Amino acid sequence: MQSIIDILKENDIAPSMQRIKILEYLKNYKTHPTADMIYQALADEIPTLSKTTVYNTLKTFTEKGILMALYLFSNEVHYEYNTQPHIHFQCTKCNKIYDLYQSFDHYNNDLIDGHKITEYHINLKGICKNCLEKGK
Amino acid sequence: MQSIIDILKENDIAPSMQRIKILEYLKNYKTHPTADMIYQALADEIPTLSKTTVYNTLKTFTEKGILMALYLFSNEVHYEYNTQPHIHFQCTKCNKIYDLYQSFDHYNNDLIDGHKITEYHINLKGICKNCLEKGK
DNA sequence: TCCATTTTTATAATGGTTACAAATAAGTAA
DNA sequence: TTACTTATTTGTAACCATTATAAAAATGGA
Ligand SMILES: [Mn+2]
Ligand SMILES: [Mn+2]
Ligand SMILES: [Zn+2]
Ligand SMILES: [Zn+2]
Repeated sequence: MQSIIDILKENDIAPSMQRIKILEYLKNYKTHPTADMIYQALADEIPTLSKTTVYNTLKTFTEKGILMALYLFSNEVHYEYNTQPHIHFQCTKCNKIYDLYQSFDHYNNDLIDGHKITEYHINLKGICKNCLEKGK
Repeated sequence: MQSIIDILKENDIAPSMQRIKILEYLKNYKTHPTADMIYQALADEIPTLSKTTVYNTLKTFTEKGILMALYLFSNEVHYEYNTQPHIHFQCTKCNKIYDLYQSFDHYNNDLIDGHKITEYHINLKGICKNCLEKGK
Protein backbone atom coordinates (compact mmCIF):
# COMPACT_ATOMS: atom_id res chain seq x y z
CA MET A 1 0.00 0.00 0.00
CA GLN A 2 1.75 3.02 -1.40
CA SER A 3 1.25 6.46 0.09
CA ILE A 4 0.61 9.54 -2.00
CA ILE A 5 3.97 10.95 -0.96
CA ASP A 6 5.75 7.76 -1.97
CA ILE A 7 4.16 7.86 -5.41
CA LEU A 8 5.34 11.43 -5.89
CA LYS A 9 8.87 10.70 -4.67
CA GLU A 10 9.17 7.65 -6.90
CA ASN A 11 8.40 9.90 -9.83
CA ASP A 12 10.90 12.58 -8.79
CA ILE A 13 8.16 15.05 -7.95
CA ALA A 14 8.57 17.10 -4.79
CA PRO A 15 5.58 16.33 -2.56
CA SER A 16 4.19 19.82 -2.09
CA MET A 17 0.88 20.27 -0.31
CA GLN A 18 -0.92 21.15 -3.55
CA ARG A 19 0.45 18.12 -5.38
CA ILE A 20 -0.44 15.79 -2.53
CA LYS A 21 -4.01 17.08 -2.34
CA ILE A 22 -4.56 16.88 -6.10
CA LEU A 23 -3.22 13.35 -6.38
CA GLU A 24 -5.13 12.34 -3.26
CA TYR A 25 -8.32 13.68 -4.79
CA LEU A 26 -7.81 11.74 -8.00
CA LYS A 27 -6.91 8.58 -6.11
CA ASN A 28 -9.96 8.79 -3.83
CA TYR A 29 -12.65 10.10 -6.17
CA LYS A 30 -12.63 8.05 -9.34
CA THR A 31 -15.05 10.36 -11.12
CA HIS A 32 -12.73 11.33 -14.01
CA PRO A 33 -12.78 15.02 -13.07
CA THR A 34 -11.69 17.94 -15.24
CA ALA A 35 -9.14 20.49 -14.10
CA ASP A 36 -11.94 22.81 -13.09
CA MET A 37 -13.74 20.13 -11.09
CA ILE A 38 -10.56 19.43 -9.15
CA TYR A 39 -10.03 23.13 -8.57
CA GLN A 40 -13.60 23.60 -7.31
CA ALA A 41 -13.31 20.57 -5.04
CA LEU A 42 -10.07 21.74 -3.40
CA ALA A 43 -10.66 25.49 -3.34
CA ASP A 44 -12.30 25.38 0.09
CA GLU A 45 -9.54 23.35 1.68
CA ILE A 46 -6.76 25.34 -0.02
CA PRO A 47 -8.10 28.90 -0.31
CA THR A 48 -4.97 30.19 -2.03
CA LEU A 49 -5.05 27.45 -4.68
CA SER A 50 -4.56 28.69 -8.20
CA LYS A 51 -6.13 27.07 -11.22
CA THR A 52 -2.75 27.34 -12.92
CA THR A 53 -1.30 25.07 -10.26
CA VAL A 54 -3.98 22.51 -10.98
CA TYR A 55 -3.18 22.63 -14.70
CA ASN A 56 0.58 22.51 -14.10
CA THR A 57 0.23 19.61 -11.70
CA LEU A 58 -2.03 17.63 -14.00
CA LYS A 59 0.45 18.17 -16.81
CA THR A 60 3.37 16.99 -14.68
CA PHE A 61 1.49 13.94 -13.43
CA THR A 62 0.37 13.01 -16.92
CA GLU A 63 3.87 13.32 -18.35
CA LYS A 64 5.20 11.06 -15.60
CA GLY A 65 2.46 8.54 -16.31
CA ILE A 66 0.81 8.88 -12.92
CA LEU A 67 -2.39 10.12 -14.54
CA MET A 68 -4.19 9.39 -17.75
CA ALA A 69 -5.75 12.22 -19.76
CA LEU A 70 -9.08 11.27 -21.28
CA TYR A 71 -10.53 12.83 -24.40
CA LEU A 72 -14.14 11.78 -24.30
CA PHE A 73 -17.07 13.54 -25.94
CA SER A 74 -16.26 17.20 -25.30
CA ASN A 75 -13.41 19.68 -25.48
CA GLU A 76 -12.64 19.31 -21.79
CA VAL A 77 -9.91 16.95 -20.71
CA HIS A 78 -10.83 14.48 -17.97
CA TYR A 79 -8.21 12.95 -15.72
CA GLU A 80 -7.91 9.72 -13.81
CA TYR A 81 -5.44 7.96 -11.61
CA ASN A 82 -3.86 5.25 -13.69
CA THR A 83 -4.91 1.74 -12.94
CA GLN A 84 -5.46 -1.24 -15.15
CA PRO A 85 -6.67 -0.81 -18.73
CA HIS A 86 -10.39 -0.30 -18.99
CA ILE A 87 -13.13 1.19 -21.12
CA HIS A 88 -15.12 4.38 -20.64
CA PHE A 89 -18.83 4.74 -21.03
CA GLN A 90 -20.58 8.10 -20.79
CA CYS A 91 -24.32 8.36 -20.35
CA THR A 92 -25.96 10.87 -22.65
CA LYS A 93 -28.74 11.51 -20.10
CA CYS A 94 -26.83 12.10 -16.84
CA ASN A 95 -23.32 12.58 -18.32
CA LYS A 96 -21.85 10.26 -15.72
CA ILE A 97 -18.70 8.44 -16.79
CA TYR A 98 -18.52 4.74 -16.00
CA ASP A 99 -15.52 2.42 -15.99
CA LEU A 100 -16.17 -0.86 -17.75
CA TYR A 101 -13.83 -3.78 -17.37
CA GLN A 102 -14.88 -5.65 -20.49
CA SER A 103 -11.99 -7.47 -22.08
CA PHE A 104 -11.36 -6.51 -25.69
CA ASP A 105 -9.55 -8.88 -28.02
CA HIS A 106 -7.19 -6.30 -29.33
CA TYR A 107 -5.73 -5.25 -26.05
CA ASN A 108 -3.13 -7.91 -26.72
CA ASN A 109 -2.49 -7.11 -30.35
CA ASP A 110 0.07 -4.40 -30.86
CA LEU A 111 0.35 -4.32 -34.66
CA ILE A 112 -2.57 -3.47 -36.96
CA ASP A 113 -2.05 -2.97 -40.70
CA GLY A 114 1.62 -2.41 -39.99
CA HIS A 115 1.01 0.36 -37.45
CA LYS A 116 2.47 -0.06 -33.98
CA ILE A 117 -0.31 0.46 -31.46
CA THR A 118 0.67 1.74 -28.03
CA GLU A 119 -2.58 3.03 -26.56
CA TYR A 120 -6.18 1.88 -26.75
CA HIS A 121 -8.93 4.34 -25.91
CA ILE A 122 -12.37 2.83 -26.10
CA ASN A 123 -15.17 5.29 -25.43
CA LEU A 124 -18.77 4.20 -25.45
CA LYS A 125 -21.87 6.33 -25.43
CA GLY A 126 -25.43 5.44 -24.51
CA ILE A 127 -27.91 5.38 -21.66
CA CYS A 128 -26.78 4.07 -18.31
CA LYS A 129 -28.54 1.45 -16.21
CA ASN A 130 -29.80 4.07 -13.75
CA CYS A 131 -31.27 6.31 -16.43
CA LEU A 132 -32.85 3.34 -18.20
CA GLU A 133 -34.65 2.36 -15.00
CA LYS A 134 -35.77 5.91 -14.27
CA GLY A 135 -37.07 6.23 -17.83
CA LYS A 136 -39.54 3.38 -17.40
CA MET B 1 -24.84 7.26 -56.38
CA GLN B 2 -26.27 10.10 -54.36
CA SER B 3 -25.38 13.70 -55.12
CA ILE B 4 -24.40 16.20 -52.46
CA ILE B 5 -27.59 18.15 -53.12
CA ASP B 6 -29.70 15.02 -52.71
CA ILE B 7 -28.10 14.25 -49.36
CA LEU B 8 -28.88 17.76 -48.15
CA LYS B 9 -32.48 17.67 -49.41
CA GLU B 10 -33.10 14.28 -47.83
CA ASN B 11 -32.09 15.80 -44.52
CA ASP B 12 -34.27 18.88 -44.94
CA ILE B 13 -31.29 21.17 -45.34
CA ALA B 14 -31.49 23.84 -48.03
CA PRO B 15 -28.59 23.22 -50.42
CA SER B 16 -26.81 26.56 -50.25
CA MET B 17 -23.49 27.00 -51.99
CA GLN B 18 -21.59 27.01 -48.70
CA ARG B 19 -23.26 23.84 -47.46
CA ILE B 20 -22.65 22.05 -50.74
CA LYS B 21 -18.97 22.95 -50.76
CA ILE B 22 -18.45 21.95 -47.14
CA LEU B 23 -20.16 18.59 -47.53
CA GLU B 24 -18.38 18.03 -50.84
CA TYR B 25 -15.06 18.68 -49.15
CA LEU B 26 -15.78 16.20 -46.38
CA LYS B 27 -17.00 13.60 -48.83
CA ASN B 28 -13.96 13.94 -51.08
CA TYR B 29 -11.15 14.45 -48.61
CA LYS B 30 -11.38 11.81 -45.92
CA THR B 31 -8.71 13.42 -43.77
CA HIS B 32 -10.89 14.03 -40.68
CA PRO B 33 -10.44 17.79 -40.88
CA THR B 34 -11.18 20.31 -38.15
CA ALA B 35 -13.45 23.31 -38.69
CA ASP B 36 -10.41 25.47 -39.26
CA MET B 37 -8.92 23.07 -41.82
CA ILE B 38 -12.17 23.13 -43.78
CA TYR B 39 -12.29 26.91 -43.59
CA GLN B 40 -8.69 27.23 -44.82
CA ALA B 41 -9.32 24.78 -47.65
CA LEU B 42 -12.42 26.60 -48.92
CA ALA B 43 -11.43 30.20 -48.25
CA ASP B 44 -9.82 30.61 -51.67
CA GLU B 45 -12.79 29.27 -53.55
CA ILE B 46 -15.33 31.17 -51.42
CA PRO B 47 -13.59 34.43 -50.47
CA THR B 48 -16.55 35.67 -48.44
CA LEU B 49 -16.79 32.46 -46.40
CA SER B 50 -17.10 33.01 -42.69
CA LYS B 51 -15.71 30.67 -40.10
CA THR B 52 -19.03 30.95 -38.29
CA THR B 53 -20.74 29.43 -41.32
CA VAL B 54 -18.35 26.51 -41.20
CA TYR B 55 -19.14 25.95 -37.52
CA ASN B 56 -22.89 26.37 -38.03
CA THR B 57 -22.88 24.00 -40.97
CA LEU B 58 -20.84 21.35 -39.18
CA LYS B 59 -23.24 21.56 -36.25
CA THR B 60 -26.28 21.18 -38.50
CA PHE B 61 -24.76 18.25 -40.39
CA THR B 62 -23.73 16.51 -37.18
CA GLU B 63 -27.18 16.92 -35.63
CA LYS B 64 -28.76 15.41 -38.74
CA GLY B 65 -26.32 12.51 -38.61
CA ILE B 66 -24.66 13.36 -41.91
CA LEU B 67 -21.33 13.90 -40.17
CA MET B 68 -19.61 12.33 -37.23
CA ALA B 69 -17.73 14.50 -34.73
CA LEU B 70 -14.54 12.91 -33.50
CA TYR B 71 -12.93 13.65 -30.17
CA LEU B 72 -9.46 12.23 -30.53
CA PHE B 73 -6.39 13.28 -28.60
CA SER B 74 -6.76 17.04 -28.50
CA ASN B 75 -9.29 19.77 -27.80
CA GLU B 76 -10.08 20.22 -31.47
CA VAL B 77 -13.06 18.45 -32.95
CA HIS B 78 -12.43 16.50 -36.13
CA TYR B 79 -15.23 15.75 -38.58
CA GLU B 80 -15.87 13.04 -41.09
CA TYR B 81 -18.52 12.05 -43.54
CA ASN B 82 -20.39 9.16 -42.04
CA THR B 83 -19.76 5.80 -43.54
CA GLN B 84 -19.53 2.39 -42.00
CA PRO B 85 -18.30 1.94 -38.45
CA HIS B 86 -14.54 1.96 -38.14
CA ILE B 87 -11.68 2.66 -35.78
CA HIS B 88 -9.34 5.62 -35.64
CA PHE B 89 -5.63 5.49 -35.22
CA GLN B 90 -3.51 8.60 -34.79
CA CYS B 91 0.24 8.52 -35.20
CA THR B 92 2.15 10.32 -32.45
CA LYS B 93 5.00 11.15 -34.86
CA CYS B 94 3.21 12.60 -37.91
CA ASN B 95 -0.23 13.16 -36.33
CA LYS B 96 -1.94 11.59 -39.32
CA ILE B 97 -5.29 9.98 -38.61
CA TYR B 98 -5.89 6.56 -40.15
CA ASP B 99 -9.12 4.64 -40.59
CA LEU B 100 -8.87 1.02 -39.56
CA TYR B 101 -11.52 -1.47 -40.50
CA GLN B 102 -10.71 -4.05 -37.88
CA SER B 103 -13.77 -5.84 -36.64
CA PHE B 104 -14.29 -5.58 -32.92
CA ASP B 105 -16.41 -8.15 -31.14
CA HIS B 106 -18.44 -5.67 -29.24
CA TYR B 107 -19.76 -3.76 -32.18
CA ASN B 108 -22.63 -6.20 -32.07
CA ASN B 109 -23.24 -6.12 -28.35
CA ASP B 110 -25.55 -3.34 -27.27
CA LEU B 111 -25.85 -4.02 -23.55
CA ILE B 112 -22.89 -3.99 -21.17
CA ASP B 113 -23.37 -4.20 -17.40
CA GLY B 114 -26.97 -3.11 -17.91
CA HIS B 115 -26.02 0.04 -19.84
CA LYS B 116 -27.47 0.50 -23.29
CA ILE B 117 -24.62 1.22 -25.70
CA THR B 118 -25.41 3.30 -28.77
CA GLU B 119 -22.01 4.48 -29.99
CA TYR B 120 -18.56 2.94 -30.09
CA HIS B 121 -15.54 5.18 -30.41
CA ILE B 122 -12.29 3.30 -30.58
CA ASN B 123 -9.24 5.52 -30.76
CA LEU B 124 -5.79 4.07 -31.00
CA LYS B 125 -2.47 5.78 -30.63
CA GLY B 126 0.96 4.70 -31.76
CA ILE B 127 3.48 4.96 -34.59
CA CYS B 128 2.24 4.50 -38.12
CA LYS B 129 3.72 2.19 -40.74
CA ASN B 130 5.29 5.11 -42.62
CA CYS B 131 6.98 6.57 -39.56
CA LEU B 132 8.18 3.13 -38.47
CA GLU B 133 9.90 2.63 -41.83
CA LYS B 134 11.43 6.11 -41.82
CA GLY B 135 12.73 5.53 -38.30
CA LYS B 136 14.86 2.57 -39.35
C1' DT C 1 21.35 33.29 7.90
C1' DC C 2 22.00 33.81 2.98
C1' DC C 3 21.34 32.43 -1.50
C1' DA C 4 19.82 29.52 -5.31
C1' DT C 5 16.24 26.76 -6.90
C1' DT C 6 11.64 25.16 -7.00
C1' DT C 7 6.88 25.88 -6.68
C1' DT C 8 2.87 28.58 -6.58
C1' DT C 9 0.27 32.38 -7.83
C1' DA C 10 -2.13 36.18 -10.43
C1' DT C 11 -2.64 37.98 -14.72
C1' DA C 12 -2.64 38.17 -19.48
C1' DA C 13 -2.75 35.81 -23.75
C1' DT C 14 -4.17 32.09 -26.81
C1' DG C 15 -7.15 29.10 -29.49
C1' DG C 16 -11.29 26.74 -30.48
C1' DT C 17 -15.98 27.56 -30.30
C1' DT C 18 -20.51 29.96 -29.63
C1' DA C 19 -23.78 34.04 -29.24
C1' DC C 20 -25.58 37.78 -31.36
C1' DA C 21 -27.38 40.94 -34.47
C1' DA C 22 -26.96 43.04 -38.93
C1' DA C 23 -26.62 42.06 -43.90
C1' DT C 24 -27.66 39.26 -47.62
C1' DA C 25 -30.09 35.73 -50.15
C1' DA C 26 -34.04 33.00 -51.11
C1' DG C 27 -38.93 31.96 -51.32
C1' DT C 28 -43.79 33.25 -51.78
C1' DA C 29 -48.04 35.66 -52.53
C1' DA C 30 -50.17 39.31 -54.93
C1' DT D 1 -42.31 42.10 -61.27
C1' DT D 2 -42.92 43.90 -56.23
C1' DA D 3 -43.47 43.57 -51.41
C1' DC D 4 -42.84 40.92 -47.74
C1' DT D 5 -41.38 37.09 -44.94
C1' DT D 6 -38.09 33.68 -43.76
C1' DA D 7 -33.66 31.41 -44.05
C1' DT D 8 -28.82 31.82 -44.42
C1' DT D 9 -24.51 34.02 -44.09
C1' DT D 10 -21.43 37.17 -42.15
C1' DG D 11 -18.45 39.98 -38.86
C1' DT D 12 -17.85 40.96 -34.25
C1' DA D 13 -17.78 40.16 -29.63
C1' DA D 14 -18.04 36.94 -26.01
C1' DC D 15 -16.98 32.57 -23.92
C1' DC D 16 -14.38 28.94 -21.89
C1' DA D 17 -10.60 25.74 -21.42
C1' DT D 18 -5.94 25.99 -21.48
C1' DT D 19 -1.16 27.95 -21.68
C1' DA D 20 2.48 31.59 -21.18
C1' DT D 21 4.71 34.76 -18.35
C1' DA D 22 6.73 36.86 -14.65
C1' DA D 23 6.46 38.05 -9.86
C1' DA D 24 5.84 36.19 -5.15
C1' DA D 25 6.38 32.68 -1.93
C1' DA D 26 8.28 28.49 -0.25
C1' DT D 27 11.94 25.29 0.06
C1' DG D 28 16.48 23.46 0.87
C1' DG D 29 21.37 23.49 1.22
C1' DA D 30 25.82 25.92 2.42
MN1 LIG E 1 -11.71 5.27 -15.92
MN1 LIG F 1 -12.61 7.87 -40.02
ZN1 LIG G 1 -27.34 8.08 -16.93
ZN1 LIG H 1 3.23 8.64 -38.64
